[in-house]
Amino acid sequence: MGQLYVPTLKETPSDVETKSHEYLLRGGFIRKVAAGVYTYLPLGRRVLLKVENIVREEMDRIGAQEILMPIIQPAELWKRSGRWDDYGPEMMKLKDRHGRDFTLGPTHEEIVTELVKDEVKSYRQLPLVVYQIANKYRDEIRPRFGLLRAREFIMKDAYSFHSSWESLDEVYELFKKAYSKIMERLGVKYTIVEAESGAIGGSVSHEFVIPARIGETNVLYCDRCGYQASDEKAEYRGEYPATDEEEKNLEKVPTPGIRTIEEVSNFLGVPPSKIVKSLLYKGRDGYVMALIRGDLELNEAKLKAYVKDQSLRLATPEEVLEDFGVPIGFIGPIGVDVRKVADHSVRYLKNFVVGGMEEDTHYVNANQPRDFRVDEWCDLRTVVEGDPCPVCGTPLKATKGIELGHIFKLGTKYSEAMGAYFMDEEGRLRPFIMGCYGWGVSRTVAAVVEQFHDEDGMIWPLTIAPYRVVVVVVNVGDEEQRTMGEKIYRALLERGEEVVLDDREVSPGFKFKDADLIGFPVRVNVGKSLKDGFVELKKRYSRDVVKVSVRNGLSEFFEALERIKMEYDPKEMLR
RNA sequence: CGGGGAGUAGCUCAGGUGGCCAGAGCGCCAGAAUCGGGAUCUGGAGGUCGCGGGUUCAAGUCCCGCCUCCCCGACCA
Repeated sequence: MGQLYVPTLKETPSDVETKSHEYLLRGGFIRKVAAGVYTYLPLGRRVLLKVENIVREEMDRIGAQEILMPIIQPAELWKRSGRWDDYGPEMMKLKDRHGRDFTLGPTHEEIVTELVKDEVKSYRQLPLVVYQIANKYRDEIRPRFGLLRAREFIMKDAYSFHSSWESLDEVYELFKKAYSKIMERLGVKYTIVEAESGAIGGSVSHEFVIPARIGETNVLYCDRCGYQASDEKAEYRGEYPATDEEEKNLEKVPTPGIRTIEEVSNFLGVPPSKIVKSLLYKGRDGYVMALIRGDLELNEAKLKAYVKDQSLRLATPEEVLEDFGVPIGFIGPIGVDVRKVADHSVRYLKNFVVGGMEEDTHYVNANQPRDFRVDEWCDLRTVVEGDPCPVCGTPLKATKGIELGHIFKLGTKYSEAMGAYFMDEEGRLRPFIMGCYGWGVSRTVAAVVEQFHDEDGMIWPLTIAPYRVVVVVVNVGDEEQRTMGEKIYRALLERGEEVVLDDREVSPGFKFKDADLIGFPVRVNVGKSLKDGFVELKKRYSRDVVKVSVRNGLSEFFEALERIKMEYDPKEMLR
């Protein structure tokens, strides 16, 4: 271990926020180069490679074929798919010496579609599934939490091409199984949730999430029927009963300086549930007004998905003032000529309050369709803990998690945009039906630490531990200990074990602390009990020490080690 | 991008009202003694005080500009 490049840190760097970040840094696995950009040191690299290999094996097993696509991608392809603007600010863009635009690939749908388009011409060649494990670049608004949200990261991305939806469904299921298998091999606790497809596009989507306090995916789940969905996707299917309240006369009232729902509610003495929130969004095709009951939260992801425009964003106060002549806070649906999309919660509301479309005024007793027309009705409501499960009606529960895998049924979005067609049985040209499947490889490293650690450091599962065994020579001044340590080390190496020998001339405590921080699953202490012919074996997460005799050779030791490895399961410590 | 904070030794940080203030602990190097939970002692190396400009006899310290990093909000593997 003296030779190993593992610069461990006793003190916590000041800018870490999460345990995985702290321990990976302190344990000498990674070092930061810039915000969201890291170097992997030998231990980090080893873990990364192990995760990669698990993912690779499971991909190969379902017939996906590994390829490698370029990181640098010409803008032209992205303009053709329409995502140069949609993905826009998140892309790391650059120009070559001739001034041509390029991007460091945030994902590879464009490249792969372009590739297959030129090579695959017949339904006979389908389905085709390819994948790669490569660096991805996303200029995140705010990189955070070390490897969990980096700007340069390693992802496995797979793409499938089909001649029929049935074939896509089959492959989609294969990926679902493969991803579950990866989770199982990592030995982590995980859940599969229904998800929104976001900027990738497409219809059906699932996320593979591991629960964690610092997770950024909010998961809603039902104890009773097993429904699980991300908060971006979770549907609201509750009832909005009609009332027999009579429609009163529309009235414009002065509301000086009263802008927020809360202020309006207090000022007019009306509950938030009788106010309709009007939000102006700006997208590719101009303005969209979204309407929802005042006591509910609008789910932007649902709105984007509904209008099929990922570039949609809330209009700025300046834009609203300029284009509508009204400060935000007073905008409303009456007398405004924009596309209006309303949440179902607005449907049977009677005599509600909306903005007056004039500074310092609101309308009271508004009613639709009498006073304004809603163009489309849909579900825009953010589902929260306690809302009814859309499947069985039981109140939902909420938790947070880290998204490791995300699979999508894309359909023909990219193939149509990129003009990628094949010829079917009847000799007709048809666009490929596609699926895409991502797995955050570098994020997995951090997520596993997030799930398995204690106050002393990381606790690696055997499957991805940088080394499985550390042999600690407690007192290197003791000739006998040193000799036995080396003997055991060499014997383990010969048996193909991934092992390191810690014979550094530092105090025993120092070596124990390092071993715990790094999280070797099994520690072998060659210490004072060697006098009586024993060495000790210890699982990282357990206090128990097993003494085995090495007086008559190492066979007893090997047996004990195998037994410990069989039993080893960091999930034991999760309770 | 908006709001808040920070850049001084490899790491964690002190000094900040201008001048005998270039500092501590840890780490590193040499040595001593020691060896079951980051021990101890002695000696030593190590800094463009983020960068650029300005004010001043004198600037980590005051002023201006810039850069980087971190935290809180909208994005995603």
